[in-house]
Formats: sequence, C-alpha cells, structure tokens
Amino acid sequence: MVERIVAAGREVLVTRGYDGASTNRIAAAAGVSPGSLYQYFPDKDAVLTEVLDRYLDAMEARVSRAFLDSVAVAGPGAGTTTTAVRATLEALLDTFSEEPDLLRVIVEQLPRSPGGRRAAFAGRIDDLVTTVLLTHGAGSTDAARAAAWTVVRTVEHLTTGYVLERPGFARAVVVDELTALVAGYLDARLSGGRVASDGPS
Amino acid sequence: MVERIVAAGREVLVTRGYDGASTNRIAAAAGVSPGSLYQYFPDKDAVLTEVLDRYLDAMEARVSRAFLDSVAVAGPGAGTTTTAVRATLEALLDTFSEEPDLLRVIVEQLPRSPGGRRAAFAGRIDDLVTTVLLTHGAGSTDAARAAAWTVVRTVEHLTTGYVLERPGFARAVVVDELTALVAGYLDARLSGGRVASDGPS
Amino acid sequence: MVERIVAAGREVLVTRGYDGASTNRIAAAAGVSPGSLYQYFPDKDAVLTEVLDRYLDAMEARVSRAFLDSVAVAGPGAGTTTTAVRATLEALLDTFSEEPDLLRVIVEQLPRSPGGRRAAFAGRIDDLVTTVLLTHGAGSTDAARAAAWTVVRTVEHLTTGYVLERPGFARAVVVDELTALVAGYLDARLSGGRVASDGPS
Amino acid sequence: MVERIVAAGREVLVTRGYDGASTNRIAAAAGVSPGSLYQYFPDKDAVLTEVLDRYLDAMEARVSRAFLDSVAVAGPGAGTTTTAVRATLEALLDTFSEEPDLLRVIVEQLPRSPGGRRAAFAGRIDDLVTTVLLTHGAGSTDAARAAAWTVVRTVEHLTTGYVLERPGFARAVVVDELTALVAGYLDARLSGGRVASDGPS
DNA sequence: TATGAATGAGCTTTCATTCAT
DNA sequence: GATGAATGAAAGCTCATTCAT
Repeated sequence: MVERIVAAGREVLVTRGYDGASTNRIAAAAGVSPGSLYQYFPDKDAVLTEVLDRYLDAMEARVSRAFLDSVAVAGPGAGTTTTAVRATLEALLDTFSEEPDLLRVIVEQLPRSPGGRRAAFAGRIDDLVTTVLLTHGAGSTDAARAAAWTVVRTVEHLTTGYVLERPGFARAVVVDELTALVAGYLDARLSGGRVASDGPS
Repeated sequence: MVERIVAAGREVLVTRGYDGASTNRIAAAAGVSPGSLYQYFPDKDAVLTEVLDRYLDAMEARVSRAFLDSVAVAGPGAGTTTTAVRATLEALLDTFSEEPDLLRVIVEQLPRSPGGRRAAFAGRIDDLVTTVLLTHGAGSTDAARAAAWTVVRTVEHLTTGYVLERPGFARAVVVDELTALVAGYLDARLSGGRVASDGPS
Repeated sequence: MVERIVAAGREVLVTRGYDGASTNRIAAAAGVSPGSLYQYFPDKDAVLTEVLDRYLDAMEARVSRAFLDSVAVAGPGAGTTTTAVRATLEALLDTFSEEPDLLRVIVEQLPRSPGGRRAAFAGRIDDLVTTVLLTHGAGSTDAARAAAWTVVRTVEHLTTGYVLERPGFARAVVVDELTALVAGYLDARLSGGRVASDGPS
Repeated sequence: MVERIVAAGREVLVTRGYDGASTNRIAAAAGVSPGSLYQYFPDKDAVLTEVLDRYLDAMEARVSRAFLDSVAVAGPGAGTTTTAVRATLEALLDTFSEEPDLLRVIVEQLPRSPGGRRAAFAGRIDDLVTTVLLTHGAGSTDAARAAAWTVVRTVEHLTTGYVLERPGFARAVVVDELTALVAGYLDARLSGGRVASDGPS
C-alpha cells in the first residue's frame, strides 16, 4: 500500500508538478481513499519526501558506485584522472537519463520543501569524493573538501543540466568538455600538491 | 502602478516565499486593491514573472558588464585567462551577495513556474561568452558554444551555490578553486586549439 | 453582512447545536459563500463568540438594569430586601424566557470554547452586586464578595434552570421559593452584620 | 473489555477533552482495536454516556449517603438543620474535589451530548430530598418538591462551582455561606409550615 | 480606472464507522 | 470475537479571480 501511494505520488508529481500534487490527486491515482493516505504517512509532505528519498537513495548508490568503480578501473598511471572522470560522467549521464521527467521535477520544483534532503545528499557525495581525493595526494583536508565541493557541484549541475536542457550538441561533446574541465582541474590540484589554501594562486 | 505591484511582489516573495506570495498579499503590500492588480497583469504568475524578469535583466547587465570588463582589463599576454576569470568571479560574487534573499527564492523556489525565463537568460550569457571565446581563438563555433555552455553553467551554479550554501570555507577559497577550474579549462581549450568537436579526446 | 452572518450563526447554533454549527452551514444559512465568512471573522470561533457576546451583553445590560431598578424601587424599610429580590427575579425570568432556545444552547453547549466569556460576565455581575451589598451594610468587602458570589450563582442557575427545565410547578412558585431563599439569606447577612469571615459559624 | 473501554474513555475525556475523545483515541488508550469498540457499544456517544452514567451513579450513591447520614446524625432539636446542611456540604465538597478534572469535563463539556442523563440524576436527588423534607414537616408534597428542587440545584451548582472556579475565598467561607443560605431557607420553610404555595402569589 | 466584496472550488486533514479476514 | 485497514464525507480555511459599483 505504501508502494502504491509512493508510486502514485511519483506519477502525480511528474504529470502535474509539485503544485498539482494534492493529497486527493495522489490518493485517486493510487486508487485509494484520501483517508487511507494518512494511515501510512503523517502528512502530505511525508509522501513527497518519501518519493524524493527513494530517488536520492537510488541516485546516491549508483553515483557512489559509478565513481568508485571508475576510480578503481582507472588504476595508477598517466591519463588516470581523465579515464576515471570520463567513466564517472558516462555513468552519471546514463543514470540521470533514465527517469528524466522525475529528475526534472526534483531539480526544478522540489528544492524548496523538504528539509535539506538534497543538501544532505550532496554532502555525502562530497564526503566520498573528499576521501578519494585525499588518498590521491590532495594535500590538506581543507583543500580536498574545497576541491570536492567544487567538482561535485560542477559535475552534478552539468550532467543534470545536459539531460534536462538538451542543448544543441551531442552527449559525447558534453562528456569531452566536462572531462577536460574536471580532469584538468584535478590533475593540477593533485599532482603539484598546490591547493586552495596555499594562497591566492 | 506597475512599479508598486512589482516591488510588492518582490517584497512578498522574499518575506513569505513562493507559497506565501498570494495575490491578496501582494496587492496589500502594494497598497492596491486585488482587482487593480488584474488590470496590469493577466494573472498572478505574470506578476512573479515580471519580478523574475527584472531581476534577470539586472543580473544580465551586470554579469555581461563584469565579464566584458574583465576581458578588456586582462588584455593579451601570459596569465590573461586567469586574470579575467578571477575578476569575473569576484564581480559575480559581489553581485549575487547583494540580495541573497531574493536570489534564494529565485534559485530555490521560482524555477518551477515561469516558462523558460531562466533558460533564455542563460542562453544570452552563453552567446556572449561564445563570442568572446571565438575572438580568442576557440576554434569552431560549435566548440566555442560547447565551452561557453560548460563554463557559464559551472560559474553560475558555483557562485550562487556558494552565496546560498555558505559552505565552510572562505570566499577566497572558492575564487581560487573556480579560477583554477575555469582558467585551466579555457587555457587548454583556447591555446591548443583542441576542441570538443575534435573527437572523443 | 456581519449581521447576516451573526444571525445565521445564531440560527444554526439553535437549530443544529454547537457541533452542527459548521462554517459551511453558517455561510449557507446566511446566503453567503464560505469564503465571505472569513472576510468578516478570523475563524469559526469568532462567529460563535460574537453570537455569544451579543447575547451576554444584552443579558448583562438587562440584568444590571433590573437589579438596580429593583434596589431603587424597593427603597429603605421593612420588607425591602424581599421586594427587591422578587422584582429582580421577575425581571430575570422575563428576560431568560425570551429566547429560550438560544439560552439552552449557551447554557448547555457553549461553556467550553470561548475564553472565559461567561466567567467574565458572571464576574461583572458579581462586582455589581458586591457594590450594592456594601452600600447596604454588608460588612467587609470579603464578606460582600462571598455573599455576592453565592447569590449571583444561585439566582442565575435557578432562573435559567427553571426556564430550561420547565419543572412541574408554576413560575410563581419559583419566584416565591427563590425570594425566600435569597431574601432570607441577605437579611441575615446584612442586618446582623454577621459575615462569612466571622468564622465557621 | 467494557471496563477497559470505559476506563479509556474516561482517561481520554480527561486528558484530551470532549473534542479530543475520538473513537480511535479511546480504542488506542484501551489497547483495543477500533472495531472491537463497536461490538460493545453502538456508537461513540454510548461510550461517553457510559462514562457519564458511571460517574453520576457513583455521585448519586455518595451524595445520597452523605445527605442521609447528615440528616440522621443531626437528629432532632435546635440547630439541627444547620448541622445537617453543613455536614452534607462538607461531604459534597469532599466528593467533588476528588476528581476535579473529570468533574470539569462533565460539567463544562458533556452537557450537550447525552439525553437527559444529568436531569435524571438531579431528579432522583430531588425525590430523595423531597421525601426527607416531607418527613420533617414540609407541608404539602408540592411545597416539598419545590423546596427540594430549589435546594438541590443551589447546592449542586455552588459546590461544583466552587471546586471548578476556585474563587478567591476559602472553602470554609463557601461552607458558611451555603449553610446560611440553605439552612435559613429550610428552617423558614419547615418550621412555619409556610410553603411556597401559601405565599403572596 | 480603481475598487474590494464576493465567490466557490479546492486544499489538507480528521474521524465515526464498516467489513473482510 | 477481534482485528485494523479502508473508507469517504465533512471539517475549517485559503486564494486566484470576477464584477457591480
């Protein structure tokens, strides 16, 4: 039953948008009475939060996996960073392209309500990337955190942006550009040990 | 009269959020009757769209200016890109920090309603940057457009993100990181003539 | 319009009771849309409070008047207390008998909600009676207050009780009994100067 | 099972008030399913009526007992009435003070629902007092009934009123005042044989 | 043109009651 | 008997919009 309601919530969210996602509409879409909804969720927000949480949890698992796999596969040696970044990007684009409608609602309409869910999500990805950067000679923890923050937001925003905007160029182009952007940055940051806190560049 | 309504719309938007921005509330804040509002705007969304448009127009003017000034000041020579990028970033952070409350509402709550306003805004910045990149040896138009798209979204998202998130590190750090990220990318893209459309890297 | 709503509130209160006095029902009875109700009253309770307040204000005016008139008419001399009490009782029974349906709802169903309205009403009558008792040699203020509290509640409860219960005896009987009850008490309290604070008798 | 439900009903009534006494809440407090409740009671009101009935039955037993005991103890002779009235009042105040929370809900919130339960209760006390008055020379049955009605309502209302209102004077004061009020009245009614219907109206 | 009272559909939520298990 | 999931009507209230003045 929870399943039906969450599924209905997702469906209504996608088809009618956040403002159209009324409890009555969700209940109707679930083939359930409005009252029943409140036996499984304390209020309307809880339903949408559950939809969001499931999406974010799935995303986090896949993104983490893709990232760690890419790092592992790339191994040590020249071109390593580029290879890992490219693999991660491909995986992210694959993932985000799967449910673009839901992605759109979440990116465009959901940021506001549910308390920091998306921030928490991003924060965990930050931590993961920070850790990996530190194991690859990123210098101080602060430097790694700043670099992670920078890279994670960049990659998240541009990959989702590409999927949602569908600008006029091919996916391969985005992958190339993003790879250049990120790998160049990371190579400079990692190899030289030159880090943000070293000064105003 | 339109002025009063738009100003009231902005005020209510900032103080009560998107969901609190009812027509009655906006009319009251404007010292105007609800009916009058409908003589200048077809519906509620039109008011908020106007608020958004004005903000975006002001932003566009300032961002364009900052960017062009930075490019002009940097002039030709070594370290040019870095200098221009850094100057642009500083100007953007200054600009976005001025009305963070309104910025927050627009970034977090307004994306949903108005048809493509923000996309159009970003598109015009894209064009501007594309042009400048072309005059600096960016190769093909397609390559320049892809690079502009990449850079503009990165810079926009990370500068607003820093202002709104206030992560745990200093503004100078963000400027350093973003400068390294973007300048490194552009230098590679511009000097080598190596561009996205050249192939899968 | 306020009049229509208050009148409708009173009507619905009388015909459907407190629990049946829904906003929709009141609005319908007033020939008004539910929304209109909220242009004149902040919430449902405010409507019912207004109904109650008007009733209590009218009651207070009439009760005070009746009491003071009775005291004045009786003048000094033997049998004075009896005359004054009897006159007051007659006036009260007249007053309460006028809108017995509304009286019933107020006495039986309304005590709970609106913040101390009825207590405040009774308190003011207490003050009035206390004052009169003091001017007739009631001894200490404390004694007068205790006597007033006692007498006011007794008279209020028994007169309304008679109107609402319609027990099996004539109105004249109630007047006689209550007169005997109250006048006897007051005579003992006033003349002898024996007052409550003298001790446990 | 009925016991558990009634006990839960009382508890919920006291802790959440009449409006908070929903069937679900009562069932939960009883550790019973909502469905089970309907196997022992036809509807929600029946549960609350049962709570009320039990309270009233207990009250009736104690009040009758206190009254009869007081009459018996007082015995014949001067001051008898005063002694009996005072003893009864003390007993009533003791009784009502035991569960003031429940008393409050019943007096302030329950009058509205249940059909005439409280009237029946008062009627039985009336009968009892009528009988005693008749055995003490109250004259005609009608006179005794009128006197009983008067005295019972007065005593009931003022004793509960004192417990619930907690006005600013000591319990001893209320006892004194009420004793003076009631004993004076009864002495006049009993000794003189003068009864209501004899009087100047 | 400006008003602002009036609208009424729609919102979220509660709850007495039922009924298949 | 006992359950508790399911119901659905109804509650109080909001708000974008209209229209007679």
